[in-house]
Amino acid sequence: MGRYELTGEVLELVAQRFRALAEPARLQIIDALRNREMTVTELGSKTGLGQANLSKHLQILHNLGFVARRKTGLFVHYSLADRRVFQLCEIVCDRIDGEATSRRRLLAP
Amino acid sequence: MGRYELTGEVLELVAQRFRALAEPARLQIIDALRNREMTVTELGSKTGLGQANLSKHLQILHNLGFVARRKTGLFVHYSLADRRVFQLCEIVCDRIDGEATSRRRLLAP
DNA sequence: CATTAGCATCACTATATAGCAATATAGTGT
DNA sequence: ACACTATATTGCTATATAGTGATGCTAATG
Repeated sequence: MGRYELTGEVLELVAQRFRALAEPARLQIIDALRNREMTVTELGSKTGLGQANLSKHLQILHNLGFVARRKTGLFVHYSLADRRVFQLCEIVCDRIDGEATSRRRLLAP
Repeated sequence: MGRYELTGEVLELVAQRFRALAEPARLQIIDALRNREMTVTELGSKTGLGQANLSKHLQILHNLGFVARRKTGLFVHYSLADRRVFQLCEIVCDRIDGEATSRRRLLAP
């Protein structure tokens, strides 16, 4: 949008990216990778997600370029490939924050 | 994220917002409202969405505070309630653009 | 009051996907 | 070659939701 044209194909691509972030489990993974890369096992114990489930989420995030993988021996280390996700989350959190604030104003003006 | 804590509840709220944008039809609606408010019928002919379907999408966008409604007689006019959506879309489009560019570089270095 | 127009809602079907258990694959050490 | 470990993949079930047609609701009009 803005300088971009929103043809049907682009709409689908954009929606796909948002869909990747539309899942608490994946947001949790992204947050876990905020400060350092982690192996799948580490992510598992940090997020509490099952191994197969976690692996699928990581595939999705990887296919869309949100995370990068680095394999060393048996381990696969995942890291953030694009820190702009945090910009996205910030904007959304600001919105939620703002809504909560104005709701509070309604209740206790 | 960032200055926000990502408890389970917040994760769900954030994911909910992204989910609202994870649908081409709703992105199309938001894009249609970029320059001016529109009635449901106008949105229908602009987007090609069925009336019932369109109405449901508008409820979702309205419940989450993305659009505002204004009723005059028989008509309900919808407008954007928060133009920060475009910031979100811009960031995502930039990402897609960047991926396309680097893919091209790989094929024809 | 009856009719019509614009929108919302309901009931339903079809599709997508999160989560889980089981199995497969690949690297490591014995 | 064998056993073990870390991930990936597959097959499945359960749930969510996009789309559609029918129906409901409300406001304008005759």
